[in-house]
Amino acid sequence: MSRGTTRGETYARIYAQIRRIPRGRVATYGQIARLAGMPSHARLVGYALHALSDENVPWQRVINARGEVSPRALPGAQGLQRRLLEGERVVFDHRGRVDLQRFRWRPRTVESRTQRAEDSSSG
DNA sequence: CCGTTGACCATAA
DNA sequence: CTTATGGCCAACG
Repeated sequence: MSRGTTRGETYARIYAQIRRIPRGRVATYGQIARLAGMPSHARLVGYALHALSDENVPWQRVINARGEVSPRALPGAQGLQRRLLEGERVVFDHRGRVDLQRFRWRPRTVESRTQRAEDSSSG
């Protein structure tokens, strides 16, 4: 045990977060990494998804920080991902981008309560 | 144990 | 908008 990680534990951890993404929402690689407790390891999320096979993971809901479906080696994979998302009511621009402000998954966190919405709003 | 591969992100110029 | 750079880890042969 050179490392405290069991084989596949890290990936499983990432998959677990992706499974939390509700239908019709998307998350970024960095976001998943953060939720999995590995900030700055956005790439690792991509690696985990690359290694994905028969897991019951909604991989299509993970896109890059630009709101685009990340380019992949396999042709057609991007189109597939897009179609799967559109099937969930996710809308793409004419540029092939998703409005993250609108479709980004925002898990409720006890720490994130309040924040904005406090100020502004004349009411 | 080493080298290679791989679906990223933020910042600077 | 593009180009370049630093960050950083797991799985496989």
